[in-house]
Amino acid sequence: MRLATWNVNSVTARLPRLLDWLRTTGPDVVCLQETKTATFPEAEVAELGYEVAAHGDGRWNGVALLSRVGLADVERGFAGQPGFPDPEARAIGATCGGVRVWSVYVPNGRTIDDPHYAYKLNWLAALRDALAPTLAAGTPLVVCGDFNVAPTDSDVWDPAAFVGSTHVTAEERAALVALLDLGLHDVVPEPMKGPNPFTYWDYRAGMFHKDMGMRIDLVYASKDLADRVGRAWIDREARKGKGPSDHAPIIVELTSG
DNA sequence: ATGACCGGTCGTACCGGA
Repeated sequence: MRLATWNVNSVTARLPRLLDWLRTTGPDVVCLQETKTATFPEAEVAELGYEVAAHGDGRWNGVALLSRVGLADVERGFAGQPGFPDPEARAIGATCGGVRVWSVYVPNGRTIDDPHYAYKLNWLAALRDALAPTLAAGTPLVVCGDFNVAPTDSDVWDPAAFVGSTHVTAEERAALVALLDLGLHDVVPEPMKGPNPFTYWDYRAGMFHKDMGMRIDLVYASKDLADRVGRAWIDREARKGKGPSDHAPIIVELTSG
C-alpha cells in the first residue's frame, strides 16, 4: 500500500497540481491538510478512482482523506478535541485497507506568548488521549500530517534562527514524545536530495532553493506498520515549478502485512 | 534551472502561515 501526506495550502488553488500528482504518484491513501475550503472538489478526485472524506469549515484549516482501498468509519474531529473557542477542521480519521488513518493539521501556535500556543499544546495532548485506546486495542494506526513541530534541531535549517520561536520548544517536542510513548514510531522519510529531510520551505527569499526548510510534516505509525515500511521519501519534485504548495508530500510504501 | 511569498477574503489591505 502506498500512503502519502501533503499539506496542499488550498486544495482549490492546488487542484491541477494535485490531480497531476495523483496520476503520476498513484498513492492508495492520501492525507491532505490545509484544504481551506468547505466544498472539497470531490468529483474531480473521484474520477481518478478515489473515495473522499473531507472536513472543512471555510477559509482556514481543512483536512481530507482520499482512498482507493476503502474508506470506512469516518470521524471528523476527535473526542475531546479542543477549540479556539470552537473545534476547528483539523483532524479526520477513517479505516483504509485495514489501517486506521488520521490526517491532522496541528494548530500553528503563532508565538510562545500567544494564546494559540497553549491551544496547540492542549490540542496535541488531547490527540494523544484520543489515540490511546486505538493503540491499546492493537489496531494498525498511522497519524499523518502537518504537526507544526520540528522534532529535533536537525529538523530545522538553522536552530539558532528559531530560538524563542514556536515549532522547536521543549514543550512542543515533549508533546511529540508523548505521542511516541503510546507506541507510535516516527517514519523519517528520505530527502531525495541533500542531507535534510525537510518537508516545508517558506515561499520567501529563495528558501527552497537554498534548502532552508523544516521537517514539520510527520508520519507516526504503530509498530506493526512501521515494521512494514519498505521505503519512505519526500517528493521534493512537487515543491518545484509554478504554483507549488510550500510543503512537499511524504510518500510511504508499506509492504503487505 | 528548483530561481527569490502565497491564498483567501464582501479585498483593492490585511490576516495567517511558520
